[in-house]
Amino acid sequence: MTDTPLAARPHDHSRCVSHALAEAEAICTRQGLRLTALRKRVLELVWASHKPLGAYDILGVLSDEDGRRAAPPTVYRALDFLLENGLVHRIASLNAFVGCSHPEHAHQGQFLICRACHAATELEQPAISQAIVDGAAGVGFVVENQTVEVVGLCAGCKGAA
Amino acid sequence: MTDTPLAARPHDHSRCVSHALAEAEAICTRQGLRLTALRKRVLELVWASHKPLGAYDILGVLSDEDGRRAAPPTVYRALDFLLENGLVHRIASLNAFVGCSHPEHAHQGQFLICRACHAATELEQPAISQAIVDGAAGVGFVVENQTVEVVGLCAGCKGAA
DNA sequence: ATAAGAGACGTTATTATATTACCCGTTCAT
DNA sequence: ATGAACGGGTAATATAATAACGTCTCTTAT
Repeated sequence: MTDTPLAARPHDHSRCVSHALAEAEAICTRQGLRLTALRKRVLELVWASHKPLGAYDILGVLSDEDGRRAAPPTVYRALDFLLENGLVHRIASLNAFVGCSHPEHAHQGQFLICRACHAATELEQPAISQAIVDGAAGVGFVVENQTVEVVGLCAGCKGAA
Repeated sequence: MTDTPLAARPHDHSRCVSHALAEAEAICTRQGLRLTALRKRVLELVWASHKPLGAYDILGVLSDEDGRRAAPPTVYRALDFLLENGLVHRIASLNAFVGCSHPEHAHQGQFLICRACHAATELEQPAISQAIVDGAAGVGFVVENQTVEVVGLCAGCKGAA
C-alpha cells in the first residue's frame, strides 16, 4: 500500500472509471438490480470527477448532452438508487456525491476532503469507527450510522505548498 | 460522570439555557465581542431545543414574536457570529444548529443524534479525533477540521424501545 | 463638536439544494 | 391480454443559504 491517496497520484483515471462501472454492473447483475442507462451515466459522471459532484452539476451535464433539459428528480432518483445500493456516497458537508471505492461490501466510509484541490478520498479505518462506537457507548448511545468528513490538505497539495 | 447523556435525563432545562447564556455573556465580555439582543435571543432559542434547530425554525419564532417578519440574513448573520465564536455548532447532516456545550475552549465536537427523539449530544473524545488524525496521516493527509455526526439510538430511547 | 469608518441589522431579491405529485410507457408475471 | 411494478418525464413547490444595498449607531481621531 502506498502512502499517497489515489486522487493525489498521477494516474489514468479513465481506468478507474471503467473499472468502477464494470464492478457496478457485476454487483447489480448479481443482486438482480437494474443499472439502467441513466443510472450508469450518473455513476460514470460521479466517478469521472475526483471532487465530489453536486446533483445540479450532474443535472447540468445531462441537460447539455441531450438537448432537452433534465429535471432534478431525474438525477435524484438515480442518485438514490446508487446510494441505496452502496455505489456512491453522499458528502453531507458538501451536498455532493462521490463514487464508492469499495462497493462490494456494505460499509460507511470516512472522507478526506482536500481544501486546495477539493479531491475526496475514501478511508475505511476500523480504528475510527471503533473509536466512535466506543465513545458513544460511553454515554449509552448505540451507533447505527456514522458521518465522518474531514477537511484538510492532501499529500499532493501539502507538497505543492 | 453519569452514564446517561444530559438530553436523555429529566432535568430543568431552563437552567441549562440560562447557564449557557450567562457563560456566553462572560466569554463575549472577556473577548470584547458584542452579544447583541438578537444574537443572544438566537442563542437562547438554539439552546432551548434539545434537537438541532434549523435556521428557518429560528426565523419562524423570531417572526412570530415581533409582528414583522424577519428575513433569512437576520438569522444567518447571528448564527455566523455564534459559530465563529464557538457558541454554537452546525450539524451538516441536518442543516441545523445546536448550542455548544463547552464554549470556553476551542474544539470541534462529535455529535450523537438520536433517530427517535432527535436530541443531539455533544461528545468530545480525543480518542476519536486522534484516530481520525492518525488514519488521515496514513495517506499523507493533514487534518484541519473534522465533522463527526453519528445517528443511532440514545440511552433513553433505547430503553423505551 | 464633528466627520470618517466600522459594525449591526433591515430589506429585497436571488441562488442552491431537494422533494412532491402526477403522468406515461415498458416489462413481466399471471 | 391484463394489470401491477418500475423507471423516468414534467411542473410545481419546499427548504436552505447568500448577495447586494441601505440605514442607523456607535466609536474615535481630529
